[in-house]
Amino acid sequence: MEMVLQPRGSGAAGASTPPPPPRKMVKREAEDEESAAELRRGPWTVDEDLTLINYIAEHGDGRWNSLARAAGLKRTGKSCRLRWLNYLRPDVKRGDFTADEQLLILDLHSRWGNRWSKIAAQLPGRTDNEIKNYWRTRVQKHARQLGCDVNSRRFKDAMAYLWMPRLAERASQSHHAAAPVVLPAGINNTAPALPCAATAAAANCLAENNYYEHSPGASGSNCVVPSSSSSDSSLTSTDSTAAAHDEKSVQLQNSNDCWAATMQQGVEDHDEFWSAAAPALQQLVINNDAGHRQFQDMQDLTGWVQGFCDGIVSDAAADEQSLWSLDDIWRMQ
DNA sequence: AATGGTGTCAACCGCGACCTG
DNA sequence: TCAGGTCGCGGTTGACACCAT
Repeated sequence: MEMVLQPRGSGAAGASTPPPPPRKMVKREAEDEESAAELRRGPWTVDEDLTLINYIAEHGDGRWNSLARAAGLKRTGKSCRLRWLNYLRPDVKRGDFTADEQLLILDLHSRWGNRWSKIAAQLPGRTDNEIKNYWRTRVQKHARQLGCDVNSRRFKDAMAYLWMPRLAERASQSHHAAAPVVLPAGINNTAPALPCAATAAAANCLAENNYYEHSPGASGSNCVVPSSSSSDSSLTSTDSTAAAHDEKSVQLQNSNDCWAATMQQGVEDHDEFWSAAAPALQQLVINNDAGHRQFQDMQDLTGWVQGFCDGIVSDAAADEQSLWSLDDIWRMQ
């Protein structure tokens, strides 16, 4: 079994750079050195890595405590398991997350929260630790920059209306001519005609991340976008009967219809998708401006999406009043 | 060049669930 | 049934790299 140690920062996969020298021992590790019989802690050395790799190659993994003893490693089973799963496993993918992966993480996190291992299971080669770190360093950083909590409605709006479309666009560009990417089973419930997993994920998130579920007066009948709890076919279903009782709801429903129609058609191209979606978004803002405020905090949403609408609908220079332009969001990434 | 601030990420910790004798 | 061992998950820590001043 041939394996090549791939130290961090060594560039593209397959690069044959020598492993880095062992890092300095951490404080507690140095203390432990006095008694060699103690279990080792801290950074793994190349020798330890090789020992673990060779042992697993020969005997397989599992039973980590006994494995650690049998392999002669002065490490806990936990430590061995972590080292193997997060770093030494041959199928661990290295390098930055692709736009597709980022989009999937954002989408899955909106559904499952901090279920890192569950999310990691949908991203082959990525570990829960890696995804957790990505969330804590990148995503939470953006939330801080925006001056809001990562779990706040405000940040979720910014993510869905600004960040995810940009990621979808980038992802689409990266594999525009490639074969369609299929989302993992149970993840995507939209029409399979959507050509881009990233676009589908963004669309799913827009449709399903419960923006309005918690808003005053919000229900299945007057949600701009149906929530995930309504049904699996929420992207295309509307409750016209209930909406008919509420003129305000009808106006919002119209914008929803645009989303639904867009999704139903299974648009062929992401540009078409977003240009079709943008009027709905614009309509959402217009409705709000006209005083048909459906929810108390709609004004907040208007502010966040205004820049996006200005850019994508009219292609005009961003209004000075806009809180965010596309460039702002692009720079955030 | 030195220093301080910040970001990244490998590794550790605590806890609960599960397994086994 | 129960107690001890093991595993896996999510949260946290700390070393190091990088950048700005």
